[in-house]
Amino acid sequence: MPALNFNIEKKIKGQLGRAGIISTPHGEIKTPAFVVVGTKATVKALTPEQVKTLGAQVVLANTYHLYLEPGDELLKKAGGLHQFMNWSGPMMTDSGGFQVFSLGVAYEEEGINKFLGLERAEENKKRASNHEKLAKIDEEGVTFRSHLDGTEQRFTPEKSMEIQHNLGADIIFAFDECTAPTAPHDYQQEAMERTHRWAARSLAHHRKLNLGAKLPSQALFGIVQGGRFKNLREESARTIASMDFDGFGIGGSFEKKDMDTAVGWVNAVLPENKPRHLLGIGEPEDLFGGVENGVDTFDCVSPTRMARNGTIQTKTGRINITNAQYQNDFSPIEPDCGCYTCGHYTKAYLAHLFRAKEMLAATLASIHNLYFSVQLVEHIRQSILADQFQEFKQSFLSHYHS
RNA sequence: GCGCAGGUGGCAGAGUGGUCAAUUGCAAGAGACUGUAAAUCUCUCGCCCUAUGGGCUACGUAGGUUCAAAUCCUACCCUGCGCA
Repeated sequence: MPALNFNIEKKIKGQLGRAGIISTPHGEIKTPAFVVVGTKATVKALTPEQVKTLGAQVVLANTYHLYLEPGDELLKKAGGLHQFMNWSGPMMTDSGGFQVFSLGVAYEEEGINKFLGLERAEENKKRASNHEKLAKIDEEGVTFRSHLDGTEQRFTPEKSMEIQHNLGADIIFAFDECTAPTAPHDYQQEAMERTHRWAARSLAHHRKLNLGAKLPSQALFGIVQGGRFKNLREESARTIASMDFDGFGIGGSFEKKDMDTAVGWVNAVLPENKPRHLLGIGEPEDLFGGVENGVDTFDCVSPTRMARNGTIQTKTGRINITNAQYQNDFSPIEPDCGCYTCGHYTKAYLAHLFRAKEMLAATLASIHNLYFSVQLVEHIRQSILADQFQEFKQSFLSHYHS
């Protein structure tokens, strides 16, 4: 019995994009879909009921964070992630590979982030100076220090699989290495090849663990790397595709403007009949680019993080709700928005909550921003089903950037 | 009325002869955030200008000492506490 089924309902004519349905032991995911991030077994500031009500189908949690706190053994005892956090729908867990990057190279060199960008580089440089590199990579795995208490820890592909099996998400990811966007071709290749070997080990260990496991079994996605190089991306896609994964993750770092193309290179190679997840993306423009280039699911912290920091999405672009002009604005963020926040509260109220540093600010803003992203991808799905993807894309983006 | 302490930028509060347009915190203004070390971080914050520099006005008020004062002296005004 397969751990997961994927049926394609409709394709975008002449492009890689498609609409479909992923079936998991905890329910269906209608794709394309925006996956809500709940790193530490909670979508920050929201209850699972709120997450569900705003339309989210899937939640993604993180292996690294949950391993450190409260520990995967405890989660196993609790009956798994679903039961522990009271989320009955489909779940994913990331493998912890990204933390190798964000705790390691991303802080070891100047201004490294998931994306290239001078401004960000400058900012990160300042932050980096206050931190020490916390992770070291070798062929077998990664040695790192806990950001919580400084204790030395070690992850290997096998360890990541064991933790993810204890967590019990429906879709889990192979242990990978995410490289810095500034890394040279040679290093990208080295890291990619290591990721491939780790992928094989992840898969082998996953099968071994599944043998002894009770149903329902978990689906494992292999992760494609290769940085921003076409030859590496294609090679990585071929290699990962040749292994018997249930689906794929596309990882790594990109130049913002080149992300769509890089994703296209990969998805042109990956088999059509398995789902593809674009890790850590994205913002509205990126969602269109990803779908168009064959991505089925996305996860991104941006809606919730921005919400907590007072930046709110609207159809005509982002606004900062703490700006002086909103203090006396007694209209909702968007009058035609269907979210709970817009249905009951004004911008003036949100502005007040943020200024007063009230917790409800984070909740109401997160509800709106997540609703915005989840519904945007849902609209993209509907537009594919209705053969109107390009029309919707152009219409949405022209308003968004106006 | 006498004694003591004190009056500093929107607020709190440093500074006690030059390196002070004045530390710091808060408030305020703006920006960033893409597999969450993020309810975080960055920048601005007296006025004006031909603006990595220059000018002006400022530390209760008015005088004074000094090359130089938020810092020292005198008077006055105000605030708090104590004593009458």
